[in-house]
Amino acid sequence: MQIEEFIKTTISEAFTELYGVSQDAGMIKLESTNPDFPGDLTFVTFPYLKSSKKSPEQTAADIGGYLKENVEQLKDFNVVKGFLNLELSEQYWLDRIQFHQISILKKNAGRVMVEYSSPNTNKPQHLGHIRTNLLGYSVAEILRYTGYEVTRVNLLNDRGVHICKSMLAWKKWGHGETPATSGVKGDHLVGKYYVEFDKRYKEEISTLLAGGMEKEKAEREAPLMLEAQDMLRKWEAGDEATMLLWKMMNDWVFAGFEQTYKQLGVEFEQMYLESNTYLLGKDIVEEGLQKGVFFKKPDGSVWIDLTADGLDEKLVMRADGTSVYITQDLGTAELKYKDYQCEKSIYVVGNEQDYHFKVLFLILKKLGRKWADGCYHLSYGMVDLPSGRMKSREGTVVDADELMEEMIKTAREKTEDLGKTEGMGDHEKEHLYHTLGLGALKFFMLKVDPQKRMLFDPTESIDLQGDTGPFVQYTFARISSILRAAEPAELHDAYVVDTLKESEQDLVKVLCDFEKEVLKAASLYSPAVIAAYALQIAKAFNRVYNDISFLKETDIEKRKFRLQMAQKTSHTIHMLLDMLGMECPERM
RNA sequence: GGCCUCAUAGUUAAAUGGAUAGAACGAGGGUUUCCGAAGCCCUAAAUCCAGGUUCGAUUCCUGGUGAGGCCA
Repeated sequence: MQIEEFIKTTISEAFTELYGVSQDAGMIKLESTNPDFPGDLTFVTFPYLKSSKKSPEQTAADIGGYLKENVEQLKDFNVVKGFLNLELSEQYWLDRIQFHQISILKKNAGRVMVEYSSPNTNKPQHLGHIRTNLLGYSVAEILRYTGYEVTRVNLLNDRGVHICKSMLAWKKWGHGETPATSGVKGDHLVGKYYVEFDKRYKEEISTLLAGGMEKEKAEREAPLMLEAQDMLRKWEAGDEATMLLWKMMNDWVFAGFEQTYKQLGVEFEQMYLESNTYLLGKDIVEEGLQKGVFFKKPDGSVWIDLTADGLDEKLVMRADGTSVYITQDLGTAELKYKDYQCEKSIYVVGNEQDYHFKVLFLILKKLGRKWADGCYHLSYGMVDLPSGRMKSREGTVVDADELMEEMIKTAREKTEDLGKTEGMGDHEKEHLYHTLGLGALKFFMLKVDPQKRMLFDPTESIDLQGDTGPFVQYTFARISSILRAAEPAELHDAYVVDTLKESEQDLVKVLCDFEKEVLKAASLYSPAVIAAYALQIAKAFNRVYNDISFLKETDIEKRKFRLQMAQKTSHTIHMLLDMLGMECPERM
């Protein structure tokens, strides 16, 4: 980092010295050199030809010459077309790696809230939830590593007509079965009745259609639908029997979710329940009307006109005084800020809600909430199956619990095939299969840019070879086995080394990017950056491993350097996998 | 109908406007008397189409095509 600043300043001097033109050092850009060319940093001269009034090659050569005179750490430079490639000395890199500290990057960066997961309590979680769970958890970890105080929040959608559907179906056809009597996990049991409702409801519609009723009317007036809506009214009125049923079934689901979260390894500091927050936001509507931000239509409904901002008119309260989603979300946003005063608030929610959040944040801003600027929608793409979008009512979903089990099973089979677990206890082995299976799943999902849609083929299990979680974990285990065989002193004592092999130099350079990459991931809220960086390190290390010896090296100075470099690699991988919510196996 | 995303080898997927588009899986070939072969090395294979801006476009702009989504 510092060397770059120094070079930029020196380039700025060069312009003054050589061409008599002032060039602000802050405006000068340095890029990392394309791996195909020798060098570490590259200065592109094309944009500066007007200042130098020379050809690209000549400009690059002039500046390269000046830098070589004035920058001690610069070993050499070369010019290809208009690209000035700067090669830093080996000593520079040796110093960098020796004093390279891997730790939390800043202190007291501020407070940030990360909301993620946010499931409905009428069915078990599926592949799509896995993506938000992993993304939210990982982004929170990345921000924690960069020095933020993070509060992770889950907003559970535990009320509404969809919840009543499961309740009604259970009441009608459940014969009182419970998770305990059926042996079925609570969220799956409730989900079963949600599907059951839908099946029977469709049958009713077919009957009505056969009787000559129009489709829309049939969907609206099917007896089961009317009954579910009646149940919602009873719930809203606080009817005792309905509340008891609701409470019981929700508790089943919560217990099931807890198990899923535990298996997946995600956590929350705070749960908000929509049953507590769904009435919030009405006072904000009142406030908006008084401030003239909202307006009332003749029928009594309340709207905001966002056409000047390139959006539409948006309904914020219905004519009958009931809320819409955005009303609740306004209220909940206010509540979250009151509770935690976070200057940043990240919502990890699917990209189908892009418009919703654009509107939400804009309204908050127009209402004068200064913290609205810190609100950010981390929008992620849907997870598609080869058959198209997942629809839980149609049963075309990949269940989260089943998928995790499947991954663990695959990891078990693969590990047993390789037969490297001799001497491990059963408990240790099971833990390892979990580490590897979940590691593969997490890495698979997190290495993709969050905003991109991703395709998941359930018939092809996730790879354990190539650019995968287990590949990075394998590298960690490999280093661990080297370090186990090393003497403790070798890992701490000072060393004297003056030359490096090319593969070693590459590894050192990659390790030195730690700070840069983590800050980039934090600013983009992208675990994919961390995953790509972890892969880069693992590859660089494996190349070194293939190229040189660690334990068989007889030159004691080289041996110390190599072992300590391995240790730094291991620490770095550990921190990166932490940020992805993955564990590091000592053996595998 | 209005608006928003996305489009890269057979598949999955990288590239702050920079150099010969970088990988992985799959395919083909090689590699283990020697620190862990879930590794390493080699080969074949890609920027949806047409314009524009630029010294330079996968990247930015316009139009089209295709996929997905949101709002009524």
